[in-house]
Amino acid sequence: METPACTEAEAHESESEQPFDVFARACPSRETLEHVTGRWGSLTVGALREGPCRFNELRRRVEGVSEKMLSQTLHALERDGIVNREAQPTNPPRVDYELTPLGIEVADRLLALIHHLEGNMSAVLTARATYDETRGGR
Amino acid sequence: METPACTEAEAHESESEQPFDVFARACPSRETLEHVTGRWGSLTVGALREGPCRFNELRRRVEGVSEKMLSQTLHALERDGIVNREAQPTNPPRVDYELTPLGIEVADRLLALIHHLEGNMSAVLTARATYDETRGGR
DNA sequence: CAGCATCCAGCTTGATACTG
DNA sequence: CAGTATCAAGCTGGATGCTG
Repeated sequence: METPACTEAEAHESESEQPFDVFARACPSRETLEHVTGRWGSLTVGALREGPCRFNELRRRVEGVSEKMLSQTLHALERDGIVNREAQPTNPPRVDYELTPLGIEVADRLLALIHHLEGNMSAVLTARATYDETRGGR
Repeated sequence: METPACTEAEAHESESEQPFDVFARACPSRETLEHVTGRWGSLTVGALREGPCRFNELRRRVEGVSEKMLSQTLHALERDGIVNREAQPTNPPRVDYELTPLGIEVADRLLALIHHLEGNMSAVLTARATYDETRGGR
C-alpha cells in the first residue's frame, strides 16, 4: 500500500474540487468554523440542540459564559444563519433563540464529536498522565 | 490517577447522567474539546487525517499557521492522546506526526462537520448578506 | 428580562532570533 | 529540518454600570 505522505499540491482534494476549503488561508468557511467551534460557539450550539431557549436560560445551560460573550457568540451565529433570534416586543421582553435547519445539522455533527470526546476522556486523561510523566512535567 | 466522580462505562449513549459533561464549568473534556476545535487544532487534526506528516509539511497544509502555534497545538494534541509524534534522531532531523486511533475517530467527526460547513457556505454567505442588510451594514 | 457600552488585566498570537 | 526563546501588540473576555 502506498503511504500517502503529504503531496503538497493536491493534499486536501480527496473529493471533488470544493469551492470552499477551510485549509485555505482566506476562505470564509474558516471564519464560520471558528464561530461554530469556538470556545463558546460549540457549547452554545450544543445547548440549543435541546430546544429553543431564552437568553438567561442559555446562560445557565452553558456554565461559565458571561453575558457579553454569549451575546457576542449569538450574534455571530445568527449572522452565519446557524441560529435564529425571535424577539417579542412585550414587557418584560422575551427573546427566544433556536437553531435553524442548518444549525441543527451542524449541531448534530458537533455533538457527535463532543459525545465521542466525553466518552473517551478516561483515555485522554491517561494519555496526559503518561505524557506528563515522560516529560517530567516540564 | 484521581478517581473521577463517575465511571466512563456507557458514556456514549447515556443521556441522563454522563461522567464527563462539557457543559459543566470544570470538566476536563471542555479543555480537550478546545484543543481539538480550537483555531489551529481543528485544522491540524483535519490535515493529519490525510496521513502522517512532517512538521513543515504540516505548516504548508494548514495555511497561515505560524511555527510557534503549530508546535504549541501539536504538543497539546499529543498530550491529549490525539496525535502521535515520532522523531528519528537522524541528521537532518525528521519528525513525523500522525493521528492516534482516537485521533482518527475525532478527525472523522470533525471533518464531517467541516465538510458539511464547506458544502453550505453559500447559504451562510447569503445569511450574512441578509443580516448585514437588515442591520444597515453596521 | 435582555442586552449594550466601557474599562482594562492578561492571555494569545505573530515576528524575529537562535539552537541542535 | 525541527523546533525553542523572547518580546511587543492586539485581541479576549470578565466586571461593572446603564437602558428599554
